[in-house]
Amino acid sequence: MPESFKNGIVERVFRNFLDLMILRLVQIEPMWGYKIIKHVEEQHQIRLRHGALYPLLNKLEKSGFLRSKKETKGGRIRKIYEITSKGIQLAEAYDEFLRGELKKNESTKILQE
Amino acid sequence: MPESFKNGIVERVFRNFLDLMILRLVQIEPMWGYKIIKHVEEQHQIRLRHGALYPLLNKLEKSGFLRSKKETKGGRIRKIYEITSKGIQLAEAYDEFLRGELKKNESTKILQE
DNA sequence: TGAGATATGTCCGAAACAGGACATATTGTA
DNA sequence: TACAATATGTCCTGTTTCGGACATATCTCA
Repeated sequence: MPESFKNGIVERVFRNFLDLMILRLVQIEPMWGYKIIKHVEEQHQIRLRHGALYPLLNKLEKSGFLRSKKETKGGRIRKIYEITSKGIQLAEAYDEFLRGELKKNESTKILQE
Repeated sequence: MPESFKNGIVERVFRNFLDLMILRLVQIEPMWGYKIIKHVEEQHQIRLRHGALYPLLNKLEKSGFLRSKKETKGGRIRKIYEITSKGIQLAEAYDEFLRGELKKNESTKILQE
């Protein structure tokens, strides 16, 4: 039961915060769309639809959260995305919120023990 | 700029994870719907519509994540919600995910420094 | 040569969702 | 006595979103 909860949560986070998940992923290691899909599939057992991902990547680049450079690997074109300083700011804001939320619950747990 | 990012994120979290936000709030201190609205307004400057909250509270109770007891305070009926053990399990799963996500980015920051 | 993998892109219809309106009842205060 | 606050509830409608389909191109391996 507790494990199934976790799967559902991971799915929800990727559905609703896909942009932030991508920013954090790309912050750790610059990547192209196809690799992001495979990476998320492996790491979280979650199917990302490319029909949702590619438009989002383009949107994030237009908004200045990501920048891309094209690389040709054996005839195939890859658009490798990097996080920008604006993107880092957004990711940081998210982290700050998460840290704050966790802190709240840590103190609750101490009270309940 | 960085502050406005944070407001947007808090809003998004409350929109998409309202159930989990409620579970955590009620875990810290049992509350009734109206108080939850006022509390979130004060703490986060976010308007929660009761038309979304009350059906959700009922749904969370039906699903066994919350339990309620009725209290009459000066003629007005309050349904005070408490978290159940199942609710705690769900909140824990969420926390676990958040901790994992934060850990990932902590190591990235060290690499970038 | 044909299938599967790599790689990126658009588009449409159905389903989910949010915000505001509708609804009711009590209490306190101007 | 009428309005604001407390308190809980449903419902409809317009918008947003999502999954799947459509589209294209290259490479590798059987």
